[in-house]
Amino acid sequence: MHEASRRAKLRKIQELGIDPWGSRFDDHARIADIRAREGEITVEPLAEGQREPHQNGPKVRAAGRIVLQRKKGKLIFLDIRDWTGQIQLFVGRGQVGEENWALAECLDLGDLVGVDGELKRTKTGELTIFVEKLHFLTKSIETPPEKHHGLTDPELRQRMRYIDLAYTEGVLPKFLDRTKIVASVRRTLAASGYVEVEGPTLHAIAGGAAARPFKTHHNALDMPLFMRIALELHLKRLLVGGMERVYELGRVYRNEGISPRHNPEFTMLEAYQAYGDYGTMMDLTERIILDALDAIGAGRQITWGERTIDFTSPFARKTYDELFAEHTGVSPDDAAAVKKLADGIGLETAGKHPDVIKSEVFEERVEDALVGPIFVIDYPASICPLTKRKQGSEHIAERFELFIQGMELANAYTELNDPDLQEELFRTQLQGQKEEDSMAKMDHDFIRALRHGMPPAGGLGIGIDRLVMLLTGSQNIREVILFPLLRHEEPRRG
RNA sequence: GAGGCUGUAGCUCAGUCGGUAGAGCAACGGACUUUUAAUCCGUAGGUCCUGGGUUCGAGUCCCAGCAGCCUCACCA
Repeated sequence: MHEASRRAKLRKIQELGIDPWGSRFDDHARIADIRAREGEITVEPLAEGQREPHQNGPKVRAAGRIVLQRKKGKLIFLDIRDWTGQIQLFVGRGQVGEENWALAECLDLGDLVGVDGELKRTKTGELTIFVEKLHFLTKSIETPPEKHHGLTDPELRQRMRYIDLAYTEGVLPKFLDRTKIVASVRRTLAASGYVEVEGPTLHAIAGGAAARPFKTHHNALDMPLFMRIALELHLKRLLVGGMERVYELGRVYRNEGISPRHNPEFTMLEAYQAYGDYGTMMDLTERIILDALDAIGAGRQITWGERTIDFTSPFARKTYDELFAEHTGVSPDDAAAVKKLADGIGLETAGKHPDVIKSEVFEERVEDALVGPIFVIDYPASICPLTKRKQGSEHIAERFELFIQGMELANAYTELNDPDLQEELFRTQLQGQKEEDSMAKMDHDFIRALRHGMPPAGGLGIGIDRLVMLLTGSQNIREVILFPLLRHEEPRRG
């Protein structure tokens, strides 16, 4: 086993009087910051008889994981990596002395080390720390993946994300981009006067979206509970309570299929602004996205597979009906023609409301074709039970969805705040639908809250995982979720 | 939930017609004081996903299962 030789080196390190599991190591610089000091290297003029000009560089201290190792007799080149970058180390037997050299001979790929040394360039110009003192920080008793290809098996990459992060090119920077995007979203909202709150994740009624919830149970109260599927209804209660600009950025859970765009738990942003409407939220959405692009140092063009997403502001805006007509060639107002179209596609139409049929045709024929970014605005009211109707047109709801690469990224309404209409919509939506299929689950406490007066408001939801996918050019949601759901790993037998 | 593809050394992958297991990297031993996926010589390393079946003989063919990926369904 490979482990045996690593354990043998571990013992050798112990025999040198060094703790193979290391300890506190203060005052080291980030490798990116060390690399930035290249300009401080000075080169003395070449003296008579000298082959190489003498360099003076800054003294630096670094720490990281050994990712490459080139042993060359009494000389070892190591590449160490931290979460900001990678740099080469030069360890020469004559330069570091016998004690350090004895330790250097115990190094394996994957070990964590710290070094003190001088930052200079090698003959070939590679920026390098010429080690003067080696500090052993932690032994790795497992072999890292192949150094050139890294881990490529998607199953291993997800199950052992720690290896993927540590060794696969670009993985750690992408997840750090994710945190930068999330931080940026919070900054944008804070700058717009929003406060962040934490609502309950265990709900007695899983409302606010159309999705199957995970069921659980509270023992002491002997009460069935659901993991939340949306943040909406509690945030609106806070609008009633006077939190005029409020958001939550957190995990929601949907007991549904897994796909390149779906994970059972995912991160959702919902934001509500009193005295705003869906137009307010459209502006906010665009600001959140553009700020996030800036936060990761991306431009306005993002490569997406074979295509490029152009985030140049302002994003296109078209109405639902316009797009419907454009992509299907059928008038959205001609219910008979729409039904015929739906039948032609093979959709089940019997007994369905014309707007539901229209919506299914839209999903089938329009959404996938929306390269975007494009705001689709003004949805059929009957598929929007939580949305205010447009002034003077009772069949249109003030709702938009933002589509990019056929993916729904954001969904926003002018919020319905009429308690009587809300209650009626809850009731009528429930008729003929399985409750779990409906966005409108009767929630009496929510109705009671509305009766106390919820200000007219705009509300917005953004799927954060999808936002990260789009901004980082990742075509699979598992590329931006650290630990996506997997089946149980079968324990190795023997 | 349905269909298709995949599963071989720590990692990345070959493996022909069914004839008894291969490479590169990593590891181990040796050479090498400016290398860059270092190089060179040598050594070792296998529950071929699991369980059945066919066969004189199975990594290879058949059946079942497990896991991953893709497509579809559900959904964001």
